[in-house]
Amino acid sequence: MGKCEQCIIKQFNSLKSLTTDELMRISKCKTSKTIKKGEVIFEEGEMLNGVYCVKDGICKLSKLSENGKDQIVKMVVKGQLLGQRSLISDESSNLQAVALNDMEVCFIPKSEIIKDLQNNSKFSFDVLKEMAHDLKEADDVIVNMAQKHVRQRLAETLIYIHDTFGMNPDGTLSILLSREDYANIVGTATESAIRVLSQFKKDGLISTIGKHIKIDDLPGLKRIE
Amino acid sequence: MGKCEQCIIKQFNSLKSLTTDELMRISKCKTSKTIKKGEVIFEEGEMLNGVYCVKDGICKLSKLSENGKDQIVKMVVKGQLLGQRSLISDESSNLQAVALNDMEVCFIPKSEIIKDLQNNSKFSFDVLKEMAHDLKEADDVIVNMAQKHVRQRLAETLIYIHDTFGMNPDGTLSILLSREDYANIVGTATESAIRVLSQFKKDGLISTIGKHIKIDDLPGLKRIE
DNA sequence: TTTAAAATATGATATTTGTCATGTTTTATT
DNA sequence: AATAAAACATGACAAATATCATATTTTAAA
Repeated sequence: MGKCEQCIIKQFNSLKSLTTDELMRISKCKTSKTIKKGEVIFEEGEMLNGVYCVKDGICKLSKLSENGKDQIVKMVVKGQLLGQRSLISDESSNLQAVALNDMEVCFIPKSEIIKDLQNNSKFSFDVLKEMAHDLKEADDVIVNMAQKHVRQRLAETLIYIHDTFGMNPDGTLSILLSREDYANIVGTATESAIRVLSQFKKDGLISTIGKHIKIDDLPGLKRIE
Repeated sequence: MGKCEQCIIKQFNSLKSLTTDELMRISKCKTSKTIKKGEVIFEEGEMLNGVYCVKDGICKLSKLSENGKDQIVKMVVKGQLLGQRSLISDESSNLQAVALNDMEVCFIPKSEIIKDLQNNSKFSFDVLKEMAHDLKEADDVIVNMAQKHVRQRLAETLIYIHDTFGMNPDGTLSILLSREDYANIVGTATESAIRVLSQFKKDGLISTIGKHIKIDDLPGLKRIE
């Protein structure tokens, strides 16, 4: 099993602020896991007893609404941590995590992380910064949900995925989502998401290769109102 | 001027985790301010050089959408801190803060707070917990915005204000908001908010005394779909 | 490879919400 | 108290979105 202190993934998250000693300690008690596409990593309401460090793959974090629809709140990719929030607030998770493709993660037990949060103020300040950033992003999402139309939100989602997670060699978005996933990100009916994507296609803004989406006219997408 | 170490307000926020010495140091450099109703505390995009501890009154935090509408993201009341986020992320504020009634606040300079965040891990862990909670709340708001109707969101807003901020002696909600404010919380047009409130009144769910709203049928409001 | 199931697509229609117009009431100001 | 301005209210209509029905295509499984 790999050693945390030598792992390059930690560069991308707050674990980089831990000392070599701390990393070595964590390395000893962490476990590696492979998670298959579609598999549930944790359920809404489940008590997490640790954090996941994503070494490869992507997952979605969603919350079930009272109307039975799933709202995707965030996507977590390679390099990021998963489950800090519930760990810190010491409450059960308010979100469900599902793998969008095959993933490799390391699981670090709660007690180890809490220990470091309480003793290493550089580390906890780093986590704090990440959370502050997440909160800012959440504000933006709230405003978008409240004030923008479905086609704007969908256009922005495509742009976000493009800018944040990049493209495959053929120019398609590196993350493959179903139409239902898009609907659940944007907060609309699946049919509505499909309709809007079809319209984008007709307008030459995007094209599709199988289920993969390619952005053909980024400035055009940005102009959508 | 009052002394932080003797101030009871701090019981309600993470400042309670500071030591007496730290509080005495902060006490020396803090300044008290009175803010009139309607006054802007800080603007969107403004760099904050400190945190506000709200001793009395209420303010709204909002963000201007591209369509020109203001979205209210959060309300901050007596006992809470204002501006931690921007301070921690060291970025300009993404929100505007406006007083909803006359306020009394203490302003604590950035350097002092940062010093304690970096040295007192109990304090920073406490702030971390608060942020984790805020993030959880933000998730809920996102889901509500995306999946619920205006009348549901408005009903829930009334219930939230009732449960969180309480009532006046006459049974009306202790926080007085304009119809436009309600619209900006719910993310709808002012006319729509007015219409829904009128309907609630017709249905006997609420009544109004002047501009004040009184909840007459809480279970009924909770049943709104 | 065939078949069943799931995902995608599109039409028709109903519901929700926004916008514009206009009137009334309340509040603030002189 | 008179006046202006702001807030509240409501109607009429348009736009956005949801829902239901029904194809078609793609994917998975036997």
